[in-house]
Amino acid sequence: MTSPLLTGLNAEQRAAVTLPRQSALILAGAGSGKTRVLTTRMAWLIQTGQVSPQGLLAVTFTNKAAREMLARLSTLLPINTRGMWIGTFHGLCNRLLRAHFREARLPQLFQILDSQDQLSAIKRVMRALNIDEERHAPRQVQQFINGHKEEGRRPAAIEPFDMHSRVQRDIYIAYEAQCQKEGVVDFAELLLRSVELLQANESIREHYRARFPFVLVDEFQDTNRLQYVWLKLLAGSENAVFAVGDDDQSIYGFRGAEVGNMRDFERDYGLTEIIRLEQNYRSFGNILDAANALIRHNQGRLGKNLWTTAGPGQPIRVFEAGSDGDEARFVVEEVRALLGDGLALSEMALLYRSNAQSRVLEHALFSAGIGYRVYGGLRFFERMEVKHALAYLRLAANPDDDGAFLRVVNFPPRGLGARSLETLQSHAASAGQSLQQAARHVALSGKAATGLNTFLLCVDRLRATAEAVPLAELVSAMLEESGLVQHYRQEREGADRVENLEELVAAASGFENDSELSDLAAFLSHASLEAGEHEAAPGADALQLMTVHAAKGLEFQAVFVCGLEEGLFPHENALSEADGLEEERRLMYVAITRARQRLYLTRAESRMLHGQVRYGLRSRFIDEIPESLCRWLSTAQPAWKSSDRFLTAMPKREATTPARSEERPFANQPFRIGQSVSHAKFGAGVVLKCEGSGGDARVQVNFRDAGVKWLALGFARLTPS
DNA sequence: TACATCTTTATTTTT
DNA sequence: TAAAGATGTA
Repeated sequence: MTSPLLTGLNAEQRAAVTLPRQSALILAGAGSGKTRVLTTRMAWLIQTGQVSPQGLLAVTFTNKAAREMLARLSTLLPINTRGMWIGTFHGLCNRLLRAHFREARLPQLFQILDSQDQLSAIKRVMRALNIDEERHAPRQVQQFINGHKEEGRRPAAIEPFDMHSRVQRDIYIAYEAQCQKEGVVDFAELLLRSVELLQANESIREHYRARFPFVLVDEFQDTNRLQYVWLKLLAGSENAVFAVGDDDQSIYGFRGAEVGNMRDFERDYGLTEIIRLEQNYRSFGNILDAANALIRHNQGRLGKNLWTTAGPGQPIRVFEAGSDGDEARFVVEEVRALLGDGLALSEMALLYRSNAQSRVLEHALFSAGIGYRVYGGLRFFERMEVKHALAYLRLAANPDDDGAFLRVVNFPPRGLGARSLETLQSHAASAGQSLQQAARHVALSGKAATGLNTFLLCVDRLRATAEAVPLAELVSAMLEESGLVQHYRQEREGADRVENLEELVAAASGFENDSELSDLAAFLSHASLEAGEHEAAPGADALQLMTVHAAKGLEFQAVFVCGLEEGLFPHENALSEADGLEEERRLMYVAITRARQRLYLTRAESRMLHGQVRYGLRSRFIDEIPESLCRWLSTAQPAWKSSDRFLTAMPKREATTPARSEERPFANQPFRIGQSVSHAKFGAGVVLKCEGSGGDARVQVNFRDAGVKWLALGFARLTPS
């Protein structure tokens, strides 16, 4: 008798779901039913009595993924998922550290710094140490600190190799001390503290190992070193780790993700086999063939080939536009055509490598009256006014939080200038107190400015209110007491901000606290750990615009991948990084595999970038896709045929055929700007500039591999390509 | 403190 | 180009 849980699963999925109690690596291709396998596995383990819901630990990277897992699990089984350990690495670490705050040497109400908060904390440390921000960019320092933390290194374990790294290490030391004193932890610290807690404390470690016989990990290819160490501490040899991932979709290496963890996992847990989920339920064959062909250019893969029973479907449409504007207009035309075919706007996506590309696309869409939605940008809890409001709440919860103090002590303005804060800071430093303590000291002596007194009274009232009323009421009171709402009401463009502040009250009243903490403390954790949706404006049917990174995990009926030019995608910066090109290729792989029915690949011969026109070569990624899967559409035809230019299938060669003579600076010159050329030594390139004529003619060429060079046409053997 | 003007810089960013 | 950050002026 088979469980209804297993119906509809293919053989590999079923094998994965019903694995006995052992560690396993599931290599899950794009669109292969990864989440289904993960959630069904959990349901299966519970239903077959192998574990109780409390004995499962499932970890994801995003809150969204965690929520989805939870939601799908409860549709599979009628269980109460409350209290289950399903969450993000950071969320679960937060839980762990709250439960063992003493052993972790943290105050019970420690606050969590998001990246913004961390950066300003680092700047504060640097100012205190009198370190020049010109010589040591705070952002670099932030990367230095996070990089080391993610490798599990405290300052003592760092060997400085020059002055620069020595200074950075010193900042790291002072930053740690400051965080400890203020009772705050950054994202990486959540992980590192948890790891150290588990390492140092055998009884705690054994407690969790006994509690969670089954550990499941989503998007395993995105784990960094520290997260893997964390996993190994929670799951010893007796525990069964079910890790699901896809090395071909590893696109966060630049943030410290370590694909090598997959190989290490195989070795460390003595895995004998990998289960591959290769049947794809999302895309038509041509799209999958393109993805497979592309990714085969990468070395050292675990190896995987996507297939489908859906048939080949439509060819992949490739379009080479003259300019970024033309590219955008082509997209508009095609979107209109797809709308005519009955596709909803929200079923179509425009993907690009970098956010700056959205501008031209948006402009064209706006002119055409096509509704669109851009992902990215600030999220709810990252907005300035919301951060200000949260700072008041943080001060009510934790009087030592100097970051919060500095953020709002003079906001709304209370006449406290830089000099009064400076004296306050030196008072605090010499007395070893927090700013709030020092401020109270000054206030008691009667020498404080009225603004400071007002502020301290406000914080006092908030602290008292926090104990007495429900969270939403506290937030509402805070908005009034602090003067934030009043301040933004007066401001000319403050209406949105007021609205966001009111939204914060709504968020507080809808907040469900499933922790042991007070509502306020839990809400503050929530605000740091879950910054909210990226620019959520749901409801309306709109075309989806986002970076390829943001598209990971999503799918659309039609996908446009725009800006497929050398230097942009693959990005030029990536070429100089170790594994950079391969990561770019994986990114392209992710982009392609988002499409269900229709895939468009577009590029522009010229593009406005940093205020300058740039000429890029066609991306190598286009060339890595077999021509037999593609249909080339081209604009590079005589103008009189332009009425049907989008419908004409063109062979590849003709697509780049140059061009009208008026584009040439000199009529007798053999090369024009933007033309693709090849050179015996330097290889493929594109013409940037033409100068002179006849025997003196020179051209500047941007070579794919050799960079920008001037060539004298009298000598150089340059041929059109 | 607020506003204007200048300089600088420009991938991607789950938490 | 155009946005953010730093510096200068009323």
